[in-house]
Amino acid sequence: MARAGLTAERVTIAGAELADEVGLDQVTMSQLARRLGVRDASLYTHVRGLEDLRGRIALLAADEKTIRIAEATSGRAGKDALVAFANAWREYAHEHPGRYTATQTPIQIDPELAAKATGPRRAVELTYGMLRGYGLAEPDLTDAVRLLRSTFHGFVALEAAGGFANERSPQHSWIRALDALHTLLEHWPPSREGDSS
Amino acid sequence: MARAGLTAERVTIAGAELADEVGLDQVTMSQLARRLGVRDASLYTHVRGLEDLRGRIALLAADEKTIRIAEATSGRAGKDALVAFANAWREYAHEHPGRYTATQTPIQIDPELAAKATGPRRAVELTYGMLRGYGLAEPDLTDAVRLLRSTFHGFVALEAAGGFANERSPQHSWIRALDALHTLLEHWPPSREGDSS
DNA sequence: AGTTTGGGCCTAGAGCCCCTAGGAAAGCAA
DNA sequence: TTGCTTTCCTAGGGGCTCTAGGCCCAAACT
Repeated sequence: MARAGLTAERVTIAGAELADEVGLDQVTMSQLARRLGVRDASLYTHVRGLEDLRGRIALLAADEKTIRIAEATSGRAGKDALVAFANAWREYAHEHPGRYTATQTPIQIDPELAAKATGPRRAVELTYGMLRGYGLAEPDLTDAVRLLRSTFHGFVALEAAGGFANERSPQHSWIRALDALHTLLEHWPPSREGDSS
Repeated sequence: MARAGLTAERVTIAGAELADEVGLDQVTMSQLARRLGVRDASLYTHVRGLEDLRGRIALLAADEKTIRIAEATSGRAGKDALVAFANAWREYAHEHPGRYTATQTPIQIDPELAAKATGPRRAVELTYGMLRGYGLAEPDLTDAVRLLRSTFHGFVALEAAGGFANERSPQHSWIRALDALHTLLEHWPPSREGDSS
């Protein structure tokens, strides 16, 4: 019997492709094995199981998305960087819906594997770097990063879930949202220390 | 054989409870049947299948969340209303993680059932109403509504996925995010018509 | 009261999925 | 060539979804 030449990485990539085509929760060991021309039991030599596979897809997606964003924002600053960052994020989610969904799941993964994953960490660093130009200091910086990530993620998630029923094009709302976030970052409200409302 | 007295509504509620306890994707027909003291095949009298059950849970959650928000914002205006709205949203997500996840799935449901679901529609109306005080006009109003919903949803989604690794408490970031959104709504940037950047 | 009818719940079973155990053969090293 | 490692295989257990068909309870009708 000729060998299929599989490896954990190849299995993960095939899983990611399948996820983008049919949706992450339709990705099944059997179906993936079928696509790879192999019996399903054979996959377990490369991947610990379905849960592990999903974790690997999530890590792959995080890395890819981070690289996209890094390339898009490289050499830019201010609003340019903000728009490039946000568009790279959204475009990745549109192009790879299955991979993107994988990034939303609480990551419970092999620690040795997680150590190799530079994606998530670098993504956060990139966001901080992008905000450097707005002159925010901690803890406002962290708050701003979280606000941006929430908005970006929330927008594409709602968009994917069909949450924008109004006839106005999401693209318009997206551009306006970026305008709004930019002006917000420029006029970040001072924190009222001691106010516990 | 004594009857269990099931109905579509009771099955849905039990499914929602199960989802909150073990996670939406762990909700299975068999497990739900077990909890209800019934054979799994018996559930199909009340619910078309797993997909249908999830849709019903999503609708239930949307209704409940809408009611929560309506109660919280009733009689409030301006920033008071914004904060009450957002907190009600987030608290519902915290208290009912399984139900909340259900609302994120693209709704593909029995049209007759969807017609009975006033939740989603009213939620949007509530959001528009809350923004009335900020003096925005269409299409800015729709854009602002989408921005708010994106941020609220994105924040709780990232929070649930363990996306906030920094040691700063999410609660602090949340409060600051609401501050920021409030000032943003007060200084909503004018749209530059004809600008196609 | 007896009978009919509708519907809730059942058993049986097909088909798919995840995963483990153990065997065979391909590729690599000595 | 011989032996070792690793990939892939077959076999099989157990869980899940969903359909088909039957039984029996309860309300409605005569």
